[in-house]
Amino acid sequence: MAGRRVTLKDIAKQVGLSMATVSRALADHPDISGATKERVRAVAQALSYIPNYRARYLRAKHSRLIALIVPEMNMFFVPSMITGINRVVQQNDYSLIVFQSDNSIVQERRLVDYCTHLSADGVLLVLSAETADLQHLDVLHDCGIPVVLLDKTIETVKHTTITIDDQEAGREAASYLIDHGHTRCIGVFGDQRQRISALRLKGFRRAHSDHGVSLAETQILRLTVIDELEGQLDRAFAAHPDLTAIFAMTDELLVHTHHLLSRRGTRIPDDVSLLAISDGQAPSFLHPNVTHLRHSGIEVGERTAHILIGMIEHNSDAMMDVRIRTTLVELGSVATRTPPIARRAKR
Amino acid sequence: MAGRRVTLKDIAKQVGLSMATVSRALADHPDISGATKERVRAVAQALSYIPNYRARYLRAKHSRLIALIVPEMNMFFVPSMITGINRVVQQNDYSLIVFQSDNSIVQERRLVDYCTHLSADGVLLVLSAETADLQHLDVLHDCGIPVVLLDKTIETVKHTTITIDDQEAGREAASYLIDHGHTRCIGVFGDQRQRISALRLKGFRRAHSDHGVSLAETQILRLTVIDELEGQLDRAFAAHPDLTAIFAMTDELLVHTHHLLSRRGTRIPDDVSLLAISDGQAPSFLHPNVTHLRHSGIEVGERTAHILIGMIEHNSDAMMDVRIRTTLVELGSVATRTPPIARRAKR
DNA sequence: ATATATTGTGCAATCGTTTGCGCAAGTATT
DNA sequence: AATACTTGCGCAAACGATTGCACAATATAT
Repeated sequence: MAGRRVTLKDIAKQVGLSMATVSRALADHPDISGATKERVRAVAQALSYIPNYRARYLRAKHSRLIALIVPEMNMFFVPSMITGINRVVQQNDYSLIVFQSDNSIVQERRLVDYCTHLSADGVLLVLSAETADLQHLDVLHDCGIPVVLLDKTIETVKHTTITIDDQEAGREAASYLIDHGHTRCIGVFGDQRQRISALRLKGFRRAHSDHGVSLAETQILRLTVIDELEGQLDRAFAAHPDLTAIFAMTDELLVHTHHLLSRRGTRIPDDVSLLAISDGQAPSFLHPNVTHLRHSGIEVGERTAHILIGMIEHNSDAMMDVRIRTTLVELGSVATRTPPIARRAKR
Repeated sequence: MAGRRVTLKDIAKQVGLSMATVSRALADHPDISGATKERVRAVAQALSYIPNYRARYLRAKHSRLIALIVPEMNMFFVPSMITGINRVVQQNDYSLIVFQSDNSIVQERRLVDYCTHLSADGVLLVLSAETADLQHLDVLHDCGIPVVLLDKTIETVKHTTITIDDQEAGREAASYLIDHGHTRCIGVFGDQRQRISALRLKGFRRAHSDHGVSLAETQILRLTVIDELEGQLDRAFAAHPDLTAIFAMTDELLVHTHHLLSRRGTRIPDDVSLLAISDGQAPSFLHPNVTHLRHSGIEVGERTAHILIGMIEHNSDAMMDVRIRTTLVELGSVATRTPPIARRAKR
């Protein structure tokens, strides 16, 4: 089937010029006369010529390919992040290649290697849960391929990273709840091997101590898989009959927490207030709408892509560490409580 | 920075052999002696040689690149579809390039053209909402690049398509509700220019007429944007005080419908039953869990990728039309009603 | 009319790999 | 000892485009 693609040579034959001239004519090179350019363009059009990018880039030493490696495609953050990345990537005439590491360091290593084979011009990397060090990225550096780590990262001094200001978001969340009179909160956190979880928890803790509010270990839920949520939540309710608010660290934790609360007949916010860190989609279709610290996946994606493309095009390897702040979006899921002592005083 | 990449020539110089021999040694060609292979491999290893795929594929006339064009990254179907596609694509040593058309035919056209420039080996296409004909795909055919249309398509006789069996799913949904005594249902459908919406509605209608149940036009909600849902739902409730069930055509419509029902204090399934077509994620975190006709995005993705790769590798352009059946998953959102007449008879 | 500048084009090398073919040794067959 | 295979390797062309340089033809200046 595939009728051989038409090449420069075909055009050259057709117009009776050399490939060099045709190439320059198509590139609108000043050396070529207007008349010739016209003829060449007409023939190229007629033959519906399509340049072979691989051949072109073989000389040019770049591929205009940017690779993105994500651990998994959850339904929350990743899609909007990809949307943002893609927007910028397409605007700058790059293409985005997407890989999934399935949260496996072995896969991640393999994919990073693969990026070198592809001659990707740059790599965007959301670390797998298993990734504990960054040695496997050295090969990229050796090849002169810039990398930007985003969202889920680990401590690094060598690589540019872009993340939500996780600790600050965790701190603000707890502060907000405490300011609204919630002195007994449950925090629902993800896998503590992930820096993102550790930082959000750290901020959550910090706010409690800053406000002089005690925080028992049993108020902190650490999930490695979502299925543990129900059991842990039940235990927390049992251990803390006085709890008035729950904080969910991510959208996924939020929707499942919300579901479990609905199931046990807990009313939001009458019985328990609910607060999350979210990109705002889930909060809008839960009832009541959930107050959250909003981060935009699209913004993260866009900024990351901009930075990577900057690194590619200016050949810079200055390392930076961008932290994106969340913004508070107040909806209906947090009630104001009069703290017990004040309440007693009133009556 | 980018220290020039090490090439075959470097290895050849190092071991004192020709590039041809080195190439063959690395490819484990039988013509090359074991000893030589060893030496070459050692040096390649030492120099951390990485083959240049662009150069290789320039000769080989393929790219091992598969392009996927989606109208947008919603949080529901698309991510799981990509997961499925990616799995198969990676297993077969292809890479997936992802593009977003933003539901614009202009963009879609541009991206399709771009696929030819990239020399993609195959294209996976979820049509934009604006796409009314498929002429812009001719260029792919001319280049011998196979295309598979999936999920959102339009009528075509020339292209292989893979879709949910939309009409059947719509039919089963209505049947299920009617069988459970719901003779006054509201159907929430998407943009009717989309074949997927039209077919699901067609099936929904068919079931009603097959069961001899009347279906007023006011029972059918057709949304072009999600914001219209609230108003239309209110009107439907007003027009049909006897309504007992709502069917949501997609996950997105489901979560928003669910939210609005919660907000107006409608209890599910006590006041109104709820049924959806879904990939099963949203139903699991809504309360109560929503009975749905399940389609697996992953399965759609995997099957599609398999078919495309088959077309690529067997150079076949036999056209087919795969329709994937949904399976009923019964959860807690549909109550059984005794139909009015029977009820009256009982009392 | 000669020297110089300008304009438009082609030659050939290059990017990094693969591969058909040829050729020189060494080995096996008569 | 001559012939016929086998083994192991290199030469060079090819993939499709780009580009430095040379060069012919024309235009301009002397």
